[in-house]
Amino acid sequence: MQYHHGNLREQLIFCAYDWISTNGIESISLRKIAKIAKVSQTAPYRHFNSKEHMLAEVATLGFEKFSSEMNKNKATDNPADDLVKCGVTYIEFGLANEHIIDLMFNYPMKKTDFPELLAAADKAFGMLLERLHYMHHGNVGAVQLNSISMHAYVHGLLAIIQINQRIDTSAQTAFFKASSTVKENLEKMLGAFVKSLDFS
Amino acid sequence: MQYHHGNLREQLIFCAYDWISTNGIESISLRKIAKIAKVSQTAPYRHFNSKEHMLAEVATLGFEKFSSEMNKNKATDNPADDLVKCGVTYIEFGLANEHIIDLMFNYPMKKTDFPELLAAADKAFGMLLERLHYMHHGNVGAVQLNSISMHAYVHGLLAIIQINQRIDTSAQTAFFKASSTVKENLEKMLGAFVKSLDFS
DNA sequence: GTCTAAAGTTTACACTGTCAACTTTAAAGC
DNA sequence: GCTTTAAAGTTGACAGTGTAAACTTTAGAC
Repeated sequence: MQYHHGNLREQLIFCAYDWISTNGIESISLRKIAKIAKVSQTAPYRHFNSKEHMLAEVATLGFEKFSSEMNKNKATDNPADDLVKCGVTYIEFGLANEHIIDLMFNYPMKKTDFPELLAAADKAFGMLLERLHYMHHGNVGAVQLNSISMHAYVHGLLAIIQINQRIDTSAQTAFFKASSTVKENLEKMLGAFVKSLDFS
Repeated sequence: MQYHHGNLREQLIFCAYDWISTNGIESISLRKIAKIAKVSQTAPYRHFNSKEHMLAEVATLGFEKFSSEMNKNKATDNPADDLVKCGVTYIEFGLANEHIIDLMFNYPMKKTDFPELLAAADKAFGMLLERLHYMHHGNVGAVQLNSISMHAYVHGLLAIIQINQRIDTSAQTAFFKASSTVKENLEKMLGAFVKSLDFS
């Protein structure tokens, strides 16, 4: 089915993933990725319609790894604790993969053009939704509102931590400098937040 | 002091601001901005060391407008209400200026290279910090932690709303569809959040 | 063993940021 | 008022980018 390269398509996705992981999205180019995969500059066009299509696949891969981390958190009989753990996982994944998270959430692409990206993203939030459902005894309105609320808080914490890390002159940052205590602080903050969620 | 153009420097910043406002950051180029300002492609280099330096000025302008919106919220004797109002202002500004907010918070630039950008950003959070200080009777630790927490929640809500708007197939989005009720919902969510902040 | 279509290459184009070498002109010093 | 000079603007060039068109190679179906 293929001849020269084995399967160039996957190879390119992996190369791009690696490049972005270490160098960030803004410095990527199709030509560099093609060169790394030892292939001509236009070879990627046999597998992707455009750069954006390739990046969508990389983002999908990101969501798959993200999901797999998230779903390592198994449900216990304490849904509040489970939610805190999900939140910590989310933020830890983000801190360990800042450029990939950046691609996943901040890179402007018409996500509706890439349904498999959306599917991969949805899988990551299964646990969150299930636990909220359990907590709120199936009250759909509460689940909906609190899933947004929880996602927003966690996503925001990750964003603010990253922004502060990049600046590090700000007074706030001292708080996060001792990275050994970051997790502890996060658990405290998320615990208080989850406790405040409306149990109707 | 100048000859041809009046003051090209400001003109370029305004042109770039407008362009980004309507078209987003990813589609900007120095050459387009120069053309719009009716000037040769390299003229901007008499005023900015690089594209990034120009964008930093645009971001600074963004923070100034943002600050000015934020500081329209005057302190009352109810600091919790004031915080909610700040949060709503933050999110409304973000929704009305999505591309500029994107530049301000998501565009990767070495912010420490642009101290006036940092200064403009800090001004926007004066109100938030002052109100938290008042609420916590000067407990510096609580102020610090809760300023991060509050900023994270507000920033995250904005981000999640925007992500959902761009997808709009998600179940969550229905919640935000009726934009007339967005503000009401936000006030509810922020109100509950502020109430949960630790008063030590 | 031939045919075909998938997978890869070469060449080309318009666009980008930015550098070097130039021209123009506002205003300071005599 | 004339000269000088440095700030502000121009032209031309270079390497890098996404991507389209036309070409070549080769694995596998008949």
